[in-house]
Amino acid sequence: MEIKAIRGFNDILPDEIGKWQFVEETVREVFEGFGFDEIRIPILEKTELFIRGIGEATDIVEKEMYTFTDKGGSSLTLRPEATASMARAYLEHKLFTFDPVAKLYCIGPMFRYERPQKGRYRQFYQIDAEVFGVANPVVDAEVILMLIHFLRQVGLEKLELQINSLGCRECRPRYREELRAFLSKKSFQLCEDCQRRLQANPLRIFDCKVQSCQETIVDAPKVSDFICKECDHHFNRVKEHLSMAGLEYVLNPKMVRGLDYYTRTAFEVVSYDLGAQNAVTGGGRYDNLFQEIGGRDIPGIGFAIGMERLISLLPKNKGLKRPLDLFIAVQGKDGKQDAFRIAHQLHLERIRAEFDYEEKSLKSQMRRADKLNARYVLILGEEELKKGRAILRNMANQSQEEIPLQELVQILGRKILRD
RNA sequence: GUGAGUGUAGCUCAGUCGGAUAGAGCACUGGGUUGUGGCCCCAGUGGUCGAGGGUUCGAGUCCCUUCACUCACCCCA
Repeated sequence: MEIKAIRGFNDILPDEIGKWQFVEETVREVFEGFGFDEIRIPILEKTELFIRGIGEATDIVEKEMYTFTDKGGSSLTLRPEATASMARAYLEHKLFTFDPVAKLYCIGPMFRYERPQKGRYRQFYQIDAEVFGVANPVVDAEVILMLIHFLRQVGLEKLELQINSLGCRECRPRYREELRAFLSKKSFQLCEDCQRRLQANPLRIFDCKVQSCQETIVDAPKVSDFICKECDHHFNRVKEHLSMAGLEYVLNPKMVRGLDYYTRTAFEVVSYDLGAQNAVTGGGRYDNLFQEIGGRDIPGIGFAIGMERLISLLPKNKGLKRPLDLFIAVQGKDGKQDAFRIAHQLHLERIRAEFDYEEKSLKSQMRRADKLNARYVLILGEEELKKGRAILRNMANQSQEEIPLQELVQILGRKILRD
């Protein structure tokens, strides 16, 4: 039986890798321009980190983690997200002693055991950015501005930024209880799922697609009526700064985040071209996370972009496969040695050159050059070789010229640079 | 975890009411006078019909089981 990749784990093949490289390059340019530094963190962590960081009652921790016991008996987990690890690294290496403010980003695979569907895989890549050590709402706006700028840089246009405030550990529980009390009285109107949500996380009922549930919550209490003065002030300043920068947003009071650590500012960017999994990116503030994982009280804010979702939205002209610069076609057996020698010489000059390893007819070599989208073909003919010359053919306009082999590198370098 | 749909060549798909050696297009390989790509023409390679079992004289086709993929629920990036 042929061995296949495991469910929800995908290969990224050469013809799509250009898009990935393009996105990664843009991340580095944009994020570093905003003062962020890259950090690389392990793929495995102690299970405890995620249980405490993400929250015991969340779906991720309850049923989606790849957890196993290693040979030493420790419970380890493939990271389902990056924020907890980044916070751990910041605490562990006491990065705050150099500067309390840390702006960090990270790109890599995450793992969640979910049923795969469009835009949702068991191994998926995230681009993560976090700011640790700043409680000021100005940084919330700055992070969101960087995110939107980045999305525009990669070529996404039709996007909607949604923001909300989730309140803090003082006011959110109060609101949650109020909402639960309100809905309990009408629980008979709620669907089966929402009956369950009523106990687990009543805020989620806002997301329900069942008509009767939507009708029931129309006049339910809103977060905005319950958030405390400090949270309200914080949120207003975030909105002010976004407006100041000319950024449009949609207030979505129904937006809830699935990880326990989020507080206050929450945001999402959705695209209606994505199907059911329509969030390209999501994030928010998490002022309780550090304490949950046993550190000092440090505020944080950040976001995660889903790479696969982002890439599926990329315009067609981004990250195209790099064409072959030159194909070396040979005629006769003697030419093969020369092809090998010339190709190596060009490789050292970073010119993408290819030749045929088998002895094929010239016609077949030309066909291959065409298929590989070669811009030029160098034809090593027996007669020209005797004079130390070869034919250089431009595949696009079919013109060809005889050139001295010694000048090949310079001639090619000039031509390739020109277009 | 739940539901629906789909599994036939590398890809996209035909295949009638169950009938004999399983098809097409694209792709791939070679060729279409001795040294030149794309178009066209010719030929060739390639399939345990997802897997296992059953019904039948006979199964790609019908039944059961199972696996995989896709989409949706759920959840999230």
